[in-house]
Amino acid sequence: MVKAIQQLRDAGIHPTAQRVAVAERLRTMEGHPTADEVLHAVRQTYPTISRATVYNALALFADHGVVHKRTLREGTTVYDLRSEPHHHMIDEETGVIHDVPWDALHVVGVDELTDFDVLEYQVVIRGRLHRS
Amino acid sequence: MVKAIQQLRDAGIHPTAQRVAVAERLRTMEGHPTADEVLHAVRQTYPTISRATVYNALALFADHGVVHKRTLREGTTVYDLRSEPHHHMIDEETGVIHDVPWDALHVVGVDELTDFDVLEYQVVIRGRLHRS
DNA sequence: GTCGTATTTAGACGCTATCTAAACATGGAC
DNA sequence: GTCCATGTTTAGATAGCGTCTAAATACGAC
Repeated sequence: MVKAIQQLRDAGIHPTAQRVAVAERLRTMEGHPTADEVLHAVRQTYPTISRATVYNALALFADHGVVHKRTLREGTTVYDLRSEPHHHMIDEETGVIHDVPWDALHVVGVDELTDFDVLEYQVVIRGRLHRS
Repeated sequence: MVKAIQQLRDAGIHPTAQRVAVAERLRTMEGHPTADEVLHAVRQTYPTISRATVYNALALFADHGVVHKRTLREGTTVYDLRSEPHHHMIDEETGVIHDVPWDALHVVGVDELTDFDVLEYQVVIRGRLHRS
């Protein structure tokens, strides 16, 4: 609770009760939830919160770097809870998104791209997770 | 016309009039059109074609490798008309998707990923195109 | 030509996300 | 503390993209 409030303040976000509830819940979630998954999770502790508020909160968090908005799944936007850069692997069978550590891959040639300013980049892999 | 029919046959797709019309139109399109953009383009030459038919045709084409379905833009799926592999740069301001030649970047370490089978990968860059 | 299958069609439906207008809360000035 | 201006939340309406459905149509094999 205190941590979540501090996290929002540090990011320059006014910590309302609803936003704190969302931030709190995000800390306990894993993977790459959609906005609706966050909405339903938050409603377990804050049943009256509205859809628009959760969507607004997530958009605000993304603007302030608390989470990252990602276009990785078809039909819906997912929120990436990890702040450190990393790559992604999307399982073709299940659609599940897995993180790939930043250091596992190295992209050569980004600095030589002169046509545009690179703000961010990542490798997106489509594949299949090994059953092990 | 003949070329489009041949392209579909080569891919193992039964070339109906509607599918040929879609394939024909795709050959004249540039960039990364959405299904609805393809629909409206095709209707210029085939005004009675239905939405479902264009969506079905594109899904079929994607299944047979004629085009690639890509999740790069928020809220909608785009179809990639180029068959050779390449990377993508998404302009943060305009949302326009640009192709980056495969040879412009080199990803090191993909072969060493042992947790999963890699079917395909690409670098996705977010940035800003230089005005020049 | 006849039959069975594949395809197309218009419209209904579902889902994700945004917008709207009203209600509500909050922080600062006094 | 009270007042006001501003920021926030809310429920429901709305919009956009995509899929589904059932009926009509076209097609290939025989």
